[in-house]
Amino acid sequence: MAATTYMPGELDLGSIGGYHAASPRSAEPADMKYQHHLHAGGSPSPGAPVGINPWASLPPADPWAVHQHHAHAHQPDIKPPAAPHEHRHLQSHGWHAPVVSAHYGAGSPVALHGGYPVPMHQHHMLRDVQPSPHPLHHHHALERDQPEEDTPTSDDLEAFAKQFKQRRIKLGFTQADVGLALGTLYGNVFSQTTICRFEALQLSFKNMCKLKPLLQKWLEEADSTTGSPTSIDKIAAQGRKRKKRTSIEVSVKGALEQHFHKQPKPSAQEITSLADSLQLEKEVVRVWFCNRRQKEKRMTPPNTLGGEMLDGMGHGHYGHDVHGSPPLHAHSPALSPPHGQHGQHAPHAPHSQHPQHGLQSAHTLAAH
DNA sequence: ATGCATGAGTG
DNA sequence: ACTCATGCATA
Repeated sequence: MAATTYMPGELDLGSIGGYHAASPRSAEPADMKYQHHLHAGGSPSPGAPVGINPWASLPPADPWAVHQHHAHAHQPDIKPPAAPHEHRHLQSHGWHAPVVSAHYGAGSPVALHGGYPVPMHQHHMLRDVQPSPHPLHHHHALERDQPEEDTPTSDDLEAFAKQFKQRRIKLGFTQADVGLALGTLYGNVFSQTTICRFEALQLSFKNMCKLKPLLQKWLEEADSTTGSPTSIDKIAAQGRKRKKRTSIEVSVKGALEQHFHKQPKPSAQEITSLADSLQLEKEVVRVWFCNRRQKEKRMTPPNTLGGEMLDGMGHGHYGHDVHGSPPLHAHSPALSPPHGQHGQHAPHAPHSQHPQHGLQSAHTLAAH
């Protein structure tokens, strides 16, 4: 088999398809059945041996087990109508390579805080405020956050992300905690995944800009409330019959990548034939390419190189990548296009690499 | 920390 | 059908 689809026994959240978009403000003890939520009022959930989802219920039947045309009539996520989308025109900053620092292994939910939130009243640490020519006449030595009106620069984001992560950890919060808190505090819930990606700068520039203010507010809250109970509620929201994650075999992945280099945007026809030859569902192949492209766009310039190369090539430059050498971790700092100039259709063959893990011999969850 | 997936918005 | 923002389920 080219790919395996896991069916962990059977789980179905669809049963409880009623997600109530809990009021952002009215802290109501909604059903707390989301993942591991925090414990006692406000206190971060340190030491909480989270790691298991309490709800591994069983579903009546897996709609995806068989080919069924989805006639989704259910509400997807709880996208709070909060700001459907403001007009944010971000400029196309050349996302500099944020000198990826080594690696922190603290992103996991579990983690380090051996006890609990250490109320450390450390004030703002380093916050390099960019040269904001503010005609304002009131800031003390350290003004906080950056101009909320200006578009942050890549450096700003990088610095903030870094700082955010550090403080978050010091305060004893997990990424999941933060995501949840944002929901109860401002109405926008985010998953651990998103927080993680934010910290790792693995989101698009635009997305980073959107999230930064939120996280910044949370940080201030958590900072001032150090120790005090913050409204911690959780808005349980689930109920989506999700297709089980398909695991694509390494060999197949290799083939897909090969095609990706040749044609990042295969036609439906090509996808079909490709899917056929690889024995994968067409949809799976299509999605694979979509995700692949997205990855290319992330502002994740993980140059795991010990040194830095901040000069040879500008930050906004990319596309110099030499495809064909996987062993190298030369990620191109792709950034969002200059907004509205061109959307899709790369004028020039976008051949880039994406050596995230160059050679991973195998990691098929399926096998064995 | 990431891979595959969903869905809203846009062409 | 694609892009984009997000996230469940996994590794």
